[in-house]
Amino acid sequence: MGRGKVELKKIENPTNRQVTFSKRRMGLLKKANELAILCDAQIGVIIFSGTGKMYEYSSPPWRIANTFDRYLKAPSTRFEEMDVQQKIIHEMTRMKDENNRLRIIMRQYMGDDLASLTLQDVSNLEQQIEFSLYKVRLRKQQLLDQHLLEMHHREMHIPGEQNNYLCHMVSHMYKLSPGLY
Amino acid sequence: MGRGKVELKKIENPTNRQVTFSKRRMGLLKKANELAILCDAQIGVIIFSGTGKMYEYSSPPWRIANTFDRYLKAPSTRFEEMDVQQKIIHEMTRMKDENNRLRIIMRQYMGDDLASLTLQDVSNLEQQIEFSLYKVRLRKQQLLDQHLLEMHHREMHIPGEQNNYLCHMVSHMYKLSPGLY
DNA sequence: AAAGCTATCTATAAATC
DNA sequence: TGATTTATAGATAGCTT
Repeated sequence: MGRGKVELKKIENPTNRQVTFSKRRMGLLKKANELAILCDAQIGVIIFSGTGKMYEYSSPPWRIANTFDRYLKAPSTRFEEMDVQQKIIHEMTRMKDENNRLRIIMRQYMGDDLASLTLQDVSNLEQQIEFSLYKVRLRKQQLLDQHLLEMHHREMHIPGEQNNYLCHMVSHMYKLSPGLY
Repeated sequence: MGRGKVELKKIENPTNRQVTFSKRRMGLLKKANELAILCDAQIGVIIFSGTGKMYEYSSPPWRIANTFDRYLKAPSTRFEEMDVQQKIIHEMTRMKDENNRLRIIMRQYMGDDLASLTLQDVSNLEQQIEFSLYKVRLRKQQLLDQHLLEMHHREMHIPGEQNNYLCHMVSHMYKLSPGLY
């Protein structure tokens, strides 16, 4: 929108970023309000700016807390039936532990917090990640092939541009992974 | 937008309402994502349709819980007013959700369950994993250097085997990463 | 209920004040 | 800096299939 296309990445210039934040924040909240009213939906939006300031919207006439309460309760178990407090404490502890465990694994998988690992561990990790990368690239190639095929079919119906689809494809790929070229 | 201006009131025709809901919901989430990325903000959006179905967005790379944590901790919310049991329920639910979320992310990070990701998502994932791999290899090299140094020092005290430590090292490295040689 | 298609309306980036 | 204007990209209402 506006005088030029904007690529989807953090705006580096702080002034521009602040101006855009202000405009788009207003736009987002307006859209949320329209959607809530037009379609009779309940909506909650929370925005924290980079500097930590909070902005929120909740569809009238409910308070935002209600929306979030529903969110918190939506995928959860019914605790009404639970009577033993001990049970709760036990379950919480278990979940907390599992959570921490997952976080640690996750961080190591992302290449952080490797200090406690032995050479053997790091090596195993490396191989696992190599395999992940292999699978992800496989999937990416599938999607690219699919995309290419679609564009090719589209081009078939637009004579005169038959030689351009590869250019489009390449430029698209470049936008997705500029670092690769 | 579209072929005619719409006044800001509930769309009475259920079919039109549903279609508009679907379109605008997507639009809203897209805008939220753009704002989060362009302006480096943390954003959470929850939408309940009139029929009670829930949709949500949280600023990348994942974890709506984070945004809501900050909301709940923000000064002067209803959280303070809740009784202890309520707080426990909230906390348990939050942990459970976070747990599920971590598992999903983990699986995607390991290159499984990629079917739901777009080309863009897969591309981002690929770059993240590449970076992880880079960090892990960096750490591995550190450990190898360290190991090498230790062996070298040891050799200094055992004359007669001075020319063998490199052979040991190479064979050790080979055992760790046979694929590399 | 799902997709695709434009004419049109809206949001907003950049320019200007 | 902040408000206002303008040109353009983007969103979408009403259709069609």
